[in-house]
Amino acid sequence: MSSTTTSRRRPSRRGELLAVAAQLFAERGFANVTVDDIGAAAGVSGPALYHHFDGKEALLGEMLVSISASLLERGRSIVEQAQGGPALDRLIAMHVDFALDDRPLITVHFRELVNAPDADRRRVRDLQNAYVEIWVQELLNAHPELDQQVARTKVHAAFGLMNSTPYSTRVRRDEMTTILRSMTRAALAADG
Amino acid sequence: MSSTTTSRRRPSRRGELLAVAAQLFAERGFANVTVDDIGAAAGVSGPALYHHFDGKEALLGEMLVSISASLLERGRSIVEQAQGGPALDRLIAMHVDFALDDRPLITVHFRELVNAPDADRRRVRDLQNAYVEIWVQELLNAHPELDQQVARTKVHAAFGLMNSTPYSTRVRRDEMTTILRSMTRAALAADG
DNA sequence: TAAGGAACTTAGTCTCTGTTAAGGTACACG
DNA sequence: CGTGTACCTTAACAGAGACTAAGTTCCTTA
Repeated sequence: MSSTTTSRRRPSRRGELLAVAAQLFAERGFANVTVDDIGAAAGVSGPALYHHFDGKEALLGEMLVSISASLLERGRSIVEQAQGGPALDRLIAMHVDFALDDRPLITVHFRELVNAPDADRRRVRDLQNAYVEIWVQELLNAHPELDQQVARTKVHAAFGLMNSTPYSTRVRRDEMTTILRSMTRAALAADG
Repeated sequence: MSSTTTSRRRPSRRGELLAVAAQLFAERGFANVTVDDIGAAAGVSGPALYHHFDGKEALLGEMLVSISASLLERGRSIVEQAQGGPALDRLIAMHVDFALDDRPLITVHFRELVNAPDADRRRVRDLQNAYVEIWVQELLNAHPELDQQVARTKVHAAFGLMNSTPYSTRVRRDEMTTILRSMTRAALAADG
């Protein structure tokens, strides 16, 4: 019985639903997207969603948890690879790439969290906090004179900066990368 | 017999509704706040809202338009007062103050726009664009070597930075002011 | 003081939409 | 083959909540 619940034959329908839902939520907002919309965009019909998720909110919840978990994982991996050396620049590069690769996810992530089930929301907050702490540690390494709360505030501000990608669509991607990286570095290095 | 504050002119019921709605929307999200919730928070009962607004969405729309208009007005006033001189620092100071004074409004402003009526949403976009252009002009004055699209991107990123205030609540307000101002200045001055 | 009306109340109504019910079809597997 | 199971369909249900209707109070004003 090696047939795990995660079907190996069909890897796509579930992921397809998550993908199209992210797109739709980003465009119209969670409340303005019906389950029929999601189904139609994935080539199935409304209630088919319930064969893959507990419901519309659960789908959103899973989406948000998965983003947060992925971000945290990448952050940890970077710090690990740096082996105690400075990793802030790499964190910045990674987060900027993420923000440019997945603009719809960014949008949904900080707009629709209020609509996720309580349990998922708490989980997302925990993951986000862990991710923030990674950044705070690295920022404190680079600037030991900083107070911890101040460092946390600066990290949040840096996230706001990098996550502004959905609002700028008219600049080439590589140029966006350069701009956002240098702005973030400068902002974090500012003497506050 | 409770002689309310409505002794002579009615100063506030309408504004009261806008204020409590902003608070509730920021906390729970537009879709998770009922008309009865808004009424109750304002000391009246649900449908009373319809004596002041065309509906729940219209209330949200008016709220967002009013924020955007107020921001634009303040921006224009600053540039006017500067009389051609550099005004970027004043814009930064103003926007940071706004972001710290009205965190609920900030939250609602960039989270619930998708839920506003089409006409209001377009109006908000126009006002936002005008506000952005003020900043772009000032940024180009300070850094004439910048490409216009790049400048626009940097302005959006700066907004993201300053608008991160809802996520940081554990630092004294005056310290927040200092941090956000210096970060924004540094980010906008970064060579990108 | 009577009229008018603004502001509010309670008691519905009605639509939207998430969710469930009750099957169908294809394919793996004994 | 038959049988179970995963996946999907359409049809119906049910609840929530935005909005309307109709009546009340009270202030303003002539």
